[in-house]
Amino acid sequence: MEYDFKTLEKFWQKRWEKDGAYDVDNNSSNPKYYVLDMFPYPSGAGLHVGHPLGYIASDIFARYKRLKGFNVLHPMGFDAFGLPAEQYAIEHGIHPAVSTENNINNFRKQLDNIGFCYDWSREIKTCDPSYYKWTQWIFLQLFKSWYNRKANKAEPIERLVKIFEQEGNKEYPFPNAKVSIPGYPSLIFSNEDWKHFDEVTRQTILMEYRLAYCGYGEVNWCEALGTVLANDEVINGVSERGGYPVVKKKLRQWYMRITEYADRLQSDLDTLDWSDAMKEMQTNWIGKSTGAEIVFPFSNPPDGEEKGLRVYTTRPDTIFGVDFMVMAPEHELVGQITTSRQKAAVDEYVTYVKSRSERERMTEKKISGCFTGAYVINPVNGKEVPVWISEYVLAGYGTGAIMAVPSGDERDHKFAKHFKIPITNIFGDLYNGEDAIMDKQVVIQNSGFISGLPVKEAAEKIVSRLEEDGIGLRKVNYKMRDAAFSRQRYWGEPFPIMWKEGIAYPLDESKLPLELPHVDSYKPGPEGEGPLANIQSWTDQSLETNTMPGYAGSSWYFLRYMDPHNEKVFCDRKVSDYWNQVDLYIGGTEHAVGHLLYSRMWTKVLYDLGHIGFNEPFKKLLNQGMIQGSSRFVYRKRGSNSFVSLGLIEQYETDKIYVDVNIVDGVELDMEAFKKWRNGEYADAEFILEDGKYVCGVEVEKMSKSKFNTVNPDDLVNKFGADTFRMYEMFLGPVEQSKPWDTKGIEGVHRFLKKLWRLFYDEQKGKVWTEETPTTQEWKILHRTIKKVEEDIERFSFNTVVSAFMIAVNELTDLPCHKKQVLENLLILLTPFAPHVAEELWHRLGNEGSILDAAFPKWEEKYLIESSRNYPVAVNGKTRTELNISLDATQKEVEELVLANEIVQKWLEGKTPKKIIYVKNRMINVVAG
RNA sequence: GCCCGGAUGGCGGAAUUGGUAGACGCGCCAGACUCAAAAUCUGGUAUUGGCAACAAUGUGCAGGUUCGAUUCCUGUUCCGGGCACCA
Repeated sequence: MEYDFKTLEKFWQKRWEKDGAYDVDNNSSNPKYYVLDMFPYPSGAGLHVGHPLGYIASDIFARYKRLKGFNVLHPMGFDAFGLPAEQYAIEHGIHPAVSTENNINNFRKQLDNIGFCYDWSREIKTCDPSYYKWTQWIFLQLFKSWYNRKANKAEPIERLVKIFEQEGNKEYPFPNAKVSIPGYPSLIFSNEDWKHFDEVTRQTILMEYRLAYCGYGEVNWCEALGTVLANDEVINGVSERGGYPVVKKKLRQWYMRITEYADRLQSDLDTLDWSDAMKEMQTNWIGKSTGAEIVFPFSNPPDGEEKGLRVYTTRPDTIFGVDFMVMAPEHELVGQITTSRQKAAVDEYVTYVKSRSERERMTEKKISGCFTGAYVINPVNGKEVPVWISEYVLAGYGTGAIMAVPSGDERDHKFAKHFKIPITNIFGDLYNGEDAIMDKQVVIQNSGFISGLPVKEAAEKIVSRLEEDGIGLRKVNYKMRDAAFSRQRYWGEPFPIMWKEGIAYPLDESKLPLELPHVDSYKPGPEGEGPLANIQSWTDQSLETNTMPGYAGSSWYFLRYMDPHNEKVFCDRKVSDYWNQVDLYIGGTEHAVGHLLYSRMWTKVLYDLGHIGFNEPFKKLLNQGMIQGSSRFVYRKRGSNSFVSLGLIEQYETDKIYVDVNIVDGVELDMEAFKKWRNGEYADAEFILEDGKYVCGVEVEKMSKSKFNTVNPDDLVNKFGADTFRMYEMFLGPVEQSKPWDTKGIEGVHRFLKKLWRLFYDEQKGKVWTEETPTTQEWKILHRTIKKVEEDIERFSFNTVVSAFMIAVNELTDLPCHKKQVLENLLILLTPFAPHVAEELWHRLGNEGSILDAAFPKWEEKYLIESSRNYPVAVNGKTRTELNISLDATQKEVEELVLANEIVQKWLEGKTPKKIIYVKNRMINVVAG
């Protein structure tokens, strides 16, 4: 009777499905626990072994919590809108809805193979109208809300209208100071003004307060393709497809006013159980800084209102070291202040910068810039300094202009050196003319009335003075920008917005969902608009032609799982009150800032508006590492059909060619399979072997189809079973760590399960398990394992749990022990990892109900108590011997025992020990003279 | 460029709070069973020297703190992820 994983796994999967073993109820007397995976984008390539890593980890934890008596919500769905499906449609003419559906079915089948405990009755797909109805509904709530900075929360826009009617906006200024009201000179208006504004003006004003708003933003525009490109479709300023030039173009865009939440997104990080690295990344992204905004008056002020250059600096203390100013090339004043002599050079430079992506601009090491011909006056010392433009200053951050202090900032320093701008030293002897002084623990010198002060005090003093003089003010700044929330694409959620005379009006909520219309062509519309602009029936209704970005549906999906079939509301408040936050969220670090920040913001908005009762979505976050591919290479002798084994390639001139990792055993090529590979492309291959083998080259890189290094979990499940596959993925190493995939080791885990099986059944003898009473030693093995398994699962160290199982099974086999009382507890421990075999053996032991609902055993101290242990004994820090010493030995007794030891005496070489360090339960160290 | 990780035997990794570096598994070597192979089982396996006992070296690299460092500190190299329209 052997371990027939194929039959038993299929049997239990069917049985569990039939019994609804994974259905979860929204009512339970048990405490709740919510375990969530970051749902996948169903790509056409299907699942590879990297995907399930996090899913297996969460599945184990969910099953573990269930055994511990929790009501566990563990759902799965698909992030189904996105660019690749649309790209596939353009290339193959297959509608994204069709290819997406196929991909989802494929993913689902692959996931089912692995035996996850998802409650599939709660499955969601973001492209399903019954789902995106509520994405649109939430968008409308954002559109109809504003952020009340005094109450520090989102409120319905009607309340803002009431405020305007009563008192104008003097207490609630525009969130963005750069706006202007058409036909109105100021940014402050009274209640009387409001009454006299026409509808267009009123709506324009309200738009500047809405949490979802329309504005203008730059996109990557490719004239030749007639379309807007994503950043990763642009390489070195040209399109990835075709290599056509890409420039920036301003287009009407929707935005999320996430900046209003910057402070709360920052401070609420303290309430979350996330890794410090993750919190740090979010903190850096939010980029809160305190500094000052300072106005430097122009020597020759341009026409218009702006008579000075407004800069933001976090180092106002260095103002006496300003040697030049730098504006972003897009800065609106550039055209006005450029002198006629410099105009040609500035125009040329601005054109160059237009062709550069923001990424390229930040990455660029080469220094570039252009003098505008204009000068400003430093308000603190009257010094005249030149104004430059350069791509290293970004228009979107701060005021889009900086005061450059070469002696105090690395980039400014390089810029000054490059353009030979004289440098003022404000750090005395510290500054050597070669490196800028970025250290903040220094004293400022050569700086008028702040000379001799440390950085912090100098900054304080200078800002106070600037504020008194009305030329500067303290300012908190955020690096984070409002999130662009529209795409000029087809395959996304349509906006429930209708345009009338340039004003956006929300559709009535009863009209939702606004369904995505069918199109025959995915070509972009005129002027860079999305494909929806080509549909007459759509444009006839003046509907918005942009669609929502990929992160729209994923910003709230964790809420829909709680109440997936509700047609009246996105999620019933009672239900979300029960399930509350996601207790454990597992996913990759690549979502560190995007998805996780947007979800946090949406959660806060829904909380502010009273739709849910918690303001953070994910209590604990666990980041799974990436499984890298391990690529294999063969080496073809140039101009021939001969392939040279790795060890011999020095002797030939060869070309390195990718070979499918699946036809290589370790590093040894299966030559027959190679000949058949790629429809016999290499059927006539000849091999130059070493030791009768063809050895392949190996490289670790990203897993991808084009590198032939993807491994399909289906193949492994077929060959070894789901239980083996699950355990092997965990056995590879810590979940959080990235590591290369190597199929070779899977057999070790498979052997372990067979060995486990043999504790119950022998191939010849059949049943070997017994009802005998276990010995103390056998209990000890069990209880030590219970303790280890429980503690390691709690700290998400799944790889060490697997080895604990192996140790237990090895020890029980060695004894041997076949006793039911020990074995059935072991099976419960194993259930989260290998549910199929555990359930099978559980029933074979004569148990009735499902092991999925067994109670996790409790370990007892009494089985684990030791009276003595082997201590390592070191002399001067080097371990020299071992001594078995009673655990209750005193320092004095230990010293006597140790000094009596021959080996210790030998290493003391006659010296008297200075000190004997004895750490109970750890080690002993003898320090000699 | 900026931000965040990582680096330990031939390979994946273990060492949870500064306390025996290399658990567990793969691979490899030897042996048992077998006509043979597979499967299974037993033993060995960081490196160097030595028959061995044993000794020296050893956690990317260079320093430091400590009785004691894979673990803490400073510097540095290489690799991975992110940088706002891939998701």
